[in-house]
This record gives sequence, C-alpha cells and structure tokens, in this order.
Amino acid sequence: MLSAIIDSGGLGEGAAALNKSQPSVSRSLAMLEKRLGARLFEKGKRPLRPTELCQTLAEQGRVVANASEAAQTAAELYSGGKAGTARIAGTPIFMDGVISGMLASFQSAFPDVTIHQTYGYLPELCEQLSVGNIDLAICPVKTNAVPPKLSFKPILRGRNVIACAPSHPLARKSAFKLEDIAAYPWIAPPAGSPLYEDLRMALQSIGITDFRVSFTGGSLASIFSVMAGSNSLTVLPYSVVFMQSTTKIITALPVKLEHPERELGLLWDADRPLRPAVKRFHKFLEAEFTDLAQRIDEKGRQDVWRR
Amino acid sequence: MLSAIIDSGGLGEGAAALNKSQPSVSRSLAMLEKRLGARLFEKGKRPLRPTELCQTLAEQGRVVANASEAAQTAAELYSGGKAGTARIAGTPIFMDGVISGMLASFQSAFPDVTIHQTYGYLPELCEQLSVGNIDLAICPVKTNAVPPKLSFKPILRGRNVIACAPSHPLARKSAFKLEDIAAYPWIAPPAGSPLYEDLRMALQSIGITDFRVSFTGGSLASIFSVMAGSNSLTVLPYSVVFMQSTTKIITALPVKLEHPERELGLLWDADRPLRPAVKRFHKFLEAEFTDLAQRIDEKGRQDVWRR
DNA sequence: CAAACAATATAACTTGATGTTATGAAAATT
DNA sequence: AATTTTCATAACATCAAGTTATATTGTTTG
Repeated sequence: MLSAIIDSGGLGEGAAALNKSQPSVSRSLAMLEKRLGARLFEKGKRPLRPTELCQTLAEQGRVVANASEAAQTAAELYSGGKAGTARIAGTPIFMDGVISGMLASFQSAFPDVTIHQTYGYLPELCEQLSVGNIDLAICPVKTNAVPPKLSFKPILRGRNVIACAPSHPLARKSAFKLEDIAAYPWIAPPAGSPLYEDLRMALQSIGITDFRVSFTGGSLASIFSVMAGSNSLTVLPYSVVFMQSTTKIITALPVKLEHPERELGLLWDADRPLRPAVKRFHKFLEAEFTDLAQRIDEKGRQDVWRR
Repeated sequence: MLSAIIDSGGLGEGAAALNKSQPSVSRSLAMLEKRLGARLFEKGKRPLRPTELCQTLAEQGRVVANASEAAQTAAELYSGGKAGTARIAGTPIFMDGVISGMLASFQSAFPDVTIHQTYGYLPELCEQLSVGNIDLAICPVKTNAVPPKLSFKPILRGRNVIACAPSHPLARKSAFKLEDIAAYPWIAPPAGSPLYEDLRMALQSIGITDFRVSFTGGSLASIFSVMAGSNSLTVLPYSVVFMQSTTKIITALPVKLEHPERELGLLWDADRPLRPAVKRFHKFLEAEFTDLAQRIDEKGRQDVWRR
C-alpha cells in the first residue's frame, strides 16, 4: 500500500492502483500509523511526502508485493497446467518410438512442465498407477479387458507391420511372395512384451511358424541399429515405423498382418484427480494422436495395405 | 503458513510456530485449497506431504515472511530511536569542539542512526527549526531570551576562558599579572558570533580594552593550528578547552572572566513531534552533558578558578 | 483573501477472513 | 481391534477492510 501511494504520487491514485477505494486506503494508513506510533506521511503536506520510516517499510512492502505476485502467477501457471510435473510411463517401444517425438514438441510448448518418464508393461503400469507413482500410462490394452479402477482412453488402433531397413532386399522389390520372408532372421522384442506375442501371432497368420531369432531383448534404439546393419526383420506397431518416416531408418513391408485386438491408449487412476499439468499433457497427446491417426491411415493405405 | 507447516512437519506444530490454533490453520488451508482448486497437501497422508504447488507457494511465502519480519524489526528500531535520521545544527565552535566528540560515541552506540549536521547561529537556527529543516539545535542562549515557539533545555552553564597553546609563555608561568596578557596577539572568533562579543566583554572585565587581533574568522581547527604555531591567545568556552584535555593541544589560563549570561542548551520546535532517533540523541546529549558538567566543574576549579 | 477546487479524513455500515473452543473423523501405531 | 495422534468441522466472536456519503483540510486562483 505504501509503495503504491509513493509510486503513484497520491493517496487517491494509490488506492486506484490497488483497486481499492480512497477511504479504505486512508483508513488503513491511519490504523498503521497508530499502530506504529509514528507518522508515515508528513502532516499537513498535500503532495503527500513519505517519512523515513515509510520509505523503509515501503521497500519491504515492495518485496512482499513482488513475492505475492510471483506466487499468484505460479498458481495460475500451475492451475493452467502450464507448470508442474507429469509422471508418465509406458511400454518401451511406444515410448521411444512414438511418444518421445511428441514429448519434444510438448516441452517446447510448455517448458515449465517437467516430465518424468519410466517404462513398464501393463500389469506393472496398473500397479504404479494405483499406488500413485505415476500419473498417466501409455500402453496397448485389449479393448475388452480394461483394468478395473482405471480409466482408459483409446488413442490409436493397434496395427502391426513387418519392418526392416530401407536397404533390405525385400524392401526394394516391388513384389514378393510370403515364402520369401521366411528366409530372413528375426529381431524379437523382449520376451515378456506383448509385441513378442504379436510377432508369433502375426507370422502364424501369414503361414510362417518356424522362424529364426537373431537378436532379442533390445530397446528400440538397438533394434534400429541391428536392423540397419543386417537383413533382419521384425514386427513393430505401424505408428512406430510411421514416426521414423522422415529419418528413413526403417520401412514397412507391404504385408497385411492380422490386427491384434488391442488399442493404444491412455490409462489413469479414476480415483485420483489429475493434476493440471497431467491434464494438459493428456489433452496434448489426444490431439496429437487424432492428427497422427489420420496421417497413418493415409500413408498406411499407400505403403502397407496397398494390395 | 505453508512454510511453517512444511518446516515444522505438521499442521498442529506449524500452527504453534505461527502462534495460532490448529483449527485456524486447518481452515485457512482448506480455504486456500478451494480457492486454488488444487490440493496443497496430499490427501489422506498423515505425515503431511506438501504437493508441488505447495512447495512453490511456500517458497514465495518464505520471502514474504522474511520481508515482513524485516519490516517489523525496522519499525522497532525506528520506534526505539535506534535507526533513523537526526538533523542537528549548532554554533561552529561548540559543534566542532564539544559535540563532535560525543557524536563519535553516539555513532558507535547507534550505528543505524544517521546524523546530518549543519552550522549556524541562533537566529538562523531558530528559522531552520521552525521551517523544519533541522530537528535539534545546540546553541548558547540568553537564559531570559528563549525564542518563542521553541523549547529550550539548558545543558551546560556558559563559562569562557582565555585559551592558548600549552607551550605559551603564560601557560608555563605559575603566576602572572593581568597586564602581561595584553602583550600577546589575539585570535578572534568569526565576527558575527556571540563568542566575538564575549571576547570583548571578557577582556574588558579584566581591564583590557585595547587588544591586537592577529587572526579571525577561522573555524576551530584553524584556531588550534594558529594557536599551536604562535603565542596567540583567544577566548573559548571552557567546555571546548576541556574536551581537548587529552590531546594537549590547548590549555586554559587561570584567569577568571566574567560569565556571559548564556547557557548552552538544546533547542527544538515545540510544535513538531520529535522523531525517535532525535529523542534518543537528545537524551544522549543530556546524559553526556550532566556527566561533562561535573567533570568540568572539578577540573575548572583546579586549573582556572584556582585562585 | 475569500472562493473554488482538489485531496484526504471521517462516519456508518457490511462483509469476510481469521481467531477461539469443543468435538468429530481419520491415519497411524500398538 | 484398541488406542493414540493428528487433522477437519461446527458454531460463534471479532476485527480488519471493503463500501458510499460526507466533512475537513490544504492548495490554488481571481
């Protein structure tokens, strides 16, 4: 109040700056003077002149006002989801292959939001969610088997493809027979992962039951490296392949695999209120994925399901 | 409040630290949470765990609390007269010769009090006081002619002596006749000063009417210098000579001069309330002078008025 | 210097945050 | 399961601080 009066050069204008009425400020001043037992503005001077004590107090007041304002903006940022923390987790391949790219643009849009990322498969994710260690999970889920007590929001239809390096012999042929595929070694996802099951199932669906696994257990980065330096094949979600379309590190073979009955989606604990930053990230992902889904559809029709 | 709760590790103890009741703090917290639309402490956890937002707000709160405390101590220092400003003025010889020494000890006792010192003679001092440019004047005043509208507090009886360097011929004689004095040149105080009148009057009182002025118009420091390098004499308040007794720069001749009908005293505007720092200085000077007066009396009886 | 103007102080009233004590509810501990 | 500790709620009192209307005071001006 004191600094407002001093800076604006009058009691009335100071009051206006504070969004208060003039009498209110006048009385507050009088009360403070009484409490201090000292004048804050010199008596009987009409361009109000602050006393020594008033200057000193006003200085501290400015500090208070600044901190108060900082607190308010902090609270607003937080409430708006523009600041804070979101603890997310998901299956490694999706996180590395799809989410990480979106994270980059989220971070540049909301630099004050801290993202804590961890990895896990469905059972562990559910556990972490209900314990409260994470806020949001991104995970493929069987549509008819959403875990109880958790909310699920599907964001992408699950569609797997056979992936290989762009330099792979099959990738360069315009057409090939399914039997040709069997000749190449396979990179298998980690044994416990749903993708591993997908791999078996997918190959079975196109008649391949006996396949040679040349590499297993690595994360996406390893898979990319191995694939680039060999003629290996693997099964990956098409979204992961799609996200790499600019880098030309990986490509999809035009083979129609059977769809697993799963959808990529967001999971969270229905009982826990989502913090604003989490909500913001949630919304962001949804938007990104609705956009992505459409682009995937188009490109997928061209490249993979063209026959 | 938030930082108190966090630091003391509990709502109840936090309340105690704030000198408030536990329910009061509890409710304030609840209201703030409602206003923010966000929790400040995690739900249903008994060692209360602050949320992210709470930590952020508590940080700003600490800033506010510190500034608030700083303001309080500043106000207390000010009210106690231990901080602030005192604008004082007085006749040059007294200020330089007597007050300056006391100022030193006042400053070391109250380092946060700023002293603004100026010089002037009675009419100007009165003007400055009533205009409000100074808070306190230290000045010899005719006891029966205290200026109207001003308060006066006498602090030292006016007694002038003939002063000279310790090396002066007269100072080394155990006894001398008054006629001997006439032989030496005189240092005269500034023409307008009361001391100049005193000089004339004093010499007249001991029968000297015709005297030679060798130096005039200088401040006390000049007078000391001139006196040290010559056989000059001058008339000074005994208190000024006394204050130099440790430095042995100057000494008083054992000649009884007629007392001027003036007393050194403090002057201030009765209509203006004295600021605490001024009051403090006022009190300090009074104490110093009651002490000084006694010591002066003793030493004066020995050295000057011994016959 | 009185009149006019502008700025501040006061009066009277309302409101809401914050204080209290008493007591209920819920986590944590034994 | 019982006990203890800790926090939340209820009911009420108080006071700072908000309001509008109006008086007072300091400054400016004809």
